[in-house]
Order: sequence, then C-alpha cells, then structure tokens
Amino acid sequence: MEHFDGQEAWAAALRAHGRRVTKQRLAVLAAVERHPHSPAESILAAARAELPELTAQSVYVVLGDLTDLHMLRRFEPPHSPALYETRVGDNHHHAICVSCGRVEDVDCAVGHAPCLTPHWNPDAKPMTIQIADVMYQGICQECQQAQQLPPHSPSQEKEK
Amino acid sequence: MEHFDGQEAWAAALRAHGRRVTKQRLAVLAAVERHPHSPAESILAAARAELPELTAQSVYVVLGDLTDLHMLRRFEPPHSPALYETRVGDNHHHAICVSCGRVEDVDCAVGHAPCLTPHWNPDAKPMTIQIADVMYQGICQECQQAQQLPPHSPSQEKEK
DNA sequence: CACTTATTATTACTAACTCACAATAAGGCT
DNA sequence: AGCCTTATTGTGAGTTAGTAATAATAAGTG
Repeated sequence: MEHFDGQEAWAAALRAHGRRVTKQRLAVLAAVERHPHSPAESILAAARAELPELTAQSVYVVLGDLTDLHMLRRFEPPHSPALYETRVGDNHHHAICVSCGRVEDVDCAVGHAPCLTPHWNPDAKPMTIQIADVMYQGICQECQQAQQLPPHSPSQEKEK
Repeated sequence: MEHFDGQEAWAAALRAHGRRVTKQRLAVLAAVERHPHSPAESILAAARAELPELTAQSVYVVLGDLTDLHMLRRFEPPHSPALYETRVGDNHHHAICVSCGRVEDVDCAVGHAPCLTPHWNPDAKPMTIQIADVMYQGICQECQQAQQLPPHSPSQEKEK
C-alpha cells in the first residue's frame, strides 16, 4: 500500500490538534480524501474497506470532531445529508446539480473573499462574519440533456 | 382584522399558479409572512392560531408545494431544519449566528448577482447555474458579549 | 508493562421529514 | 343552491440522518 505518507501527515495533524492517532480516525480521513463530497454513510462504507469493524456512530463522532477542528469541512446542500471534504482553509465553494446531486468545487470568483463583506440593512444588527458559504444550484450538462430528449420515463415533473 | 388585502393578494397568486385557495394555504402563507425565517414547526404553531385543526403534515405539503412554485423560498442553514420566507425573487442572502441561530437578511453585495458566474476548474464540467445561495456564518453581537463575560457556567448551549 | 483517560462501540432515542391512502372541501357546472 | 369531480388535507405509519448515554477498548504516558 502506498498511503504511508498520507497516514503520517494525518497522524501529525491529529497530534497537532491534541487528538490521539487511532485507526478509526485515519480510516475516516482516508475515506473522505478518496471520496470528497460524501455523506457520513458513504464514508462509513469506504472506511470499512480497510477497517470492517468501524461503526456508524464512530464515524459521526469522528466527522463532527474533525469538522470542529477544521481538519474537515462540512456543508449541507438542500435535500441532502451533510457532505464532507478534506479541502479546508481555501474558502472555495460548491455547485450542486439539483437534478442528480453531483457536486463540483468552485474556486473563489472575486479575488479572495467573494462576498465576505455583507451589505447590512439599516435595521439589521451586524454580525461578525467568519465564513461565507456559497452554494450554486443548477443543472449539470448530463441532466440537461436527459431532460430534453426522452419524455419517456418518470421524469419527476411537477408544474402543470 | 386588517389582513384582507394580504389574503386577497395571496389568493390571487395561488389562482395564478393553478392552485385552489384554501384556508390552510392562506394560514400558512400568513404565518410565514409574519414569522420569516421560521421552520415548519413554528409555522405550524403560528398558523394554528387562526386555524387550530391544521396538521403538521399539511404544513409540510403546503410549504413544499409553495416552494416549488417559488411563492416561498426555502433555505437550510447548517444544524437547523429548513427555514421559509415570503421574500422571493430578489436574490438576497442570509447571515446566521452560529451560536444562537439568529438569521438576518443580507442584500446582494456586488450589484445584482454577486457570485453568479462561478470560476470553473479546468477539469470540472460546468453546470448551468440557476441560483447562488450565500450563507454567511458568524457570531451576532449578543452572543459575542455573552461568550466573553461569563467564564462561569458550562455555556455549551445549543438553540432549543 | 501498567494505567489513565480519550476514544470507540453498543444501545437507545429523537427530529424532521416522507409516503400511502382515506376523508374532506374548492370551484366548476347545471 | 346543490351536485360532482378531483385537488387538497388529514391520519397514521415509516424513514433518514442524525444525537445522547453509557459501557468497553485502546493510545500514549511514566
């Protein structure tokens, strides 16, 4: 296996945050790294490939803790469970296909902090902003094609 | 009561969307209008003030349908149930206090569509963006003060 | 290697919805 | 004004995505 370097890097980061280095945490971190934008359940499945006795609850605990430490980033697209990724600290954003749920990373558009300085209304009490999550919602190319061509299968149409 | 005009406006909008005008829908719309940024449960409670026999499931159905029609807007802050508001079509955003959950509206910062043109990575498949939800997360003034002063109680409180 | 305590597993339990279907009532028709 | 069709709502059960409490285990220190 060629993931010794990764293992060591994660181990060091864990120690730097005062956490013990356990195989569960390493398995979760590796799983998130290999499957970015994944929900807890998928991370559990992926991590079990190398650590079959891992439990779902441990994954929730580990994900929550590592997210608090900012070793992982968590975001919650509409109509989706929370997703996790290892790419932290660069203030990037996400585009989600409302049809198939596919997620793409999007770098910051305008310089460094796109909308980090909100425009407060006169009557609003301003807050100290820490992060600005931008969630683009749209339709990916494949779903767009699939919607146009075949009016055939149950294509989920609502508006009448 | 002086909400006849509101009632009529909502009724007209419902008809325009091919929906029947029911007291349940009117009660839900009025409740959302009076309590913006509220979850389904609070909307149910508020709507029951004028329509006590309304059920939770009806509120979910109505909220979902009106959201699909874009008569309501729905957003899902982290660690919170979905919130609803009647302010639609103006592409405004939201700031959420991570400590107390308070929500403030934020108008679009840069002109009309702040980050509506994402910066696609070379290897990403671009999507057709429909909306960009910007979720500012920070700490409101009151929570900031509360955190500084009392090193006294285990103030590990969540909003409840 | 023993020992302390962080970490994980086990077992409930909950919140926030969703679904299937029966009951009701809006709005068109006569 | 009353009937009738079918959209809408109510009822009750089920699901998903978690949280909470506590017992068992193992990481890292001495």
